[in-house]
Amino acid sequence: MDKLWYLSQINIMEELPEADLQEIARIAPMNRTPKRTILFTPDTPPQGLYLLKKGKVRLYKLNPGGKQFTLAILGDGNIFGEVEAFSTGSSNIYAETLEDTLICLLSRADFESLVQERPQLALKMIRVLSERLNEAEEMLASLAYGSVKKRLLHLLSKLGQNFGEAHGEYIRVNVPLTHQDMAAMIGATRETVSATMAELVRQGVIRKSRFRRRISIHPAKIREMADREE
DNA sequence: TCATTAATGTGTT
DNA sequence: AACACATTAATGA
Repeated sequence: MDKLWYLSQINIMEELPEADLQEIARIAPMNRTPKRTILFTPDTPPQGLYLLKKGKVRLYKLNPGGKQFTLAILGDGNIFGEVEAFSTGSSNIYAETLEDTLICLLSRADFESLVQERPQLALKMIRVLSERLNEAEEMLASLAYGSVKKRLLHLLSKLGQNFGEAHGEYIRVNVPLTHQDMAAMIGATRETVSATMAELVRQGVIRKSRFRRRISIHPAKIREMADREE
């Protein structure tokens, strides 16, 4: 695919003039990264701004007990990297690809001069980071009250909103997460997630594709059930 | 395709 | 929720 097209798909870049996109394409080549690759850790911090052209990346932290806490799952057109220091106040963050991805790495210097050229980029960036902060807050709120079932329903509905693809009555969730991954995201055990998922399948709220751990959700049923749950 | 590893299902404590 | 164990799915040679 065309490099410029991908750049224009990046949220904060979408309205940049062609000339700027070409300049970025020149200095920050497109990189193919396999799934389950760790992009950076607190020990090897990000060296600039990552432009996620295609694919999915999970940002997470480790709690004192060594368990992972997922901050966000990012899809096509998002940005991450050094900017996380703004939104979270720290850079003790891990990033790993969830699937094969196309990524550009823009150095800090290049990014800073770009922002000086185009101050409106900074505004767009604030918008993107605010959205992400909102999502994280919602996740925290849901973690604080409901049962495992409610938390799982909330997670599934969120994933459907962000990464869903209409498929008849159902929405296919295009994120390759294992039950273990989901358990870590909602603070439950793997076994409970497995059992709850099986229950949701029986109740017709979700359906499993026989292909690579993809699931489909029934949005109306999910919302209805989430409201009914404690 | 087949062997190996990873993920999931389930009963028990 | 944690553990043990059986079953099934994915991976890659």
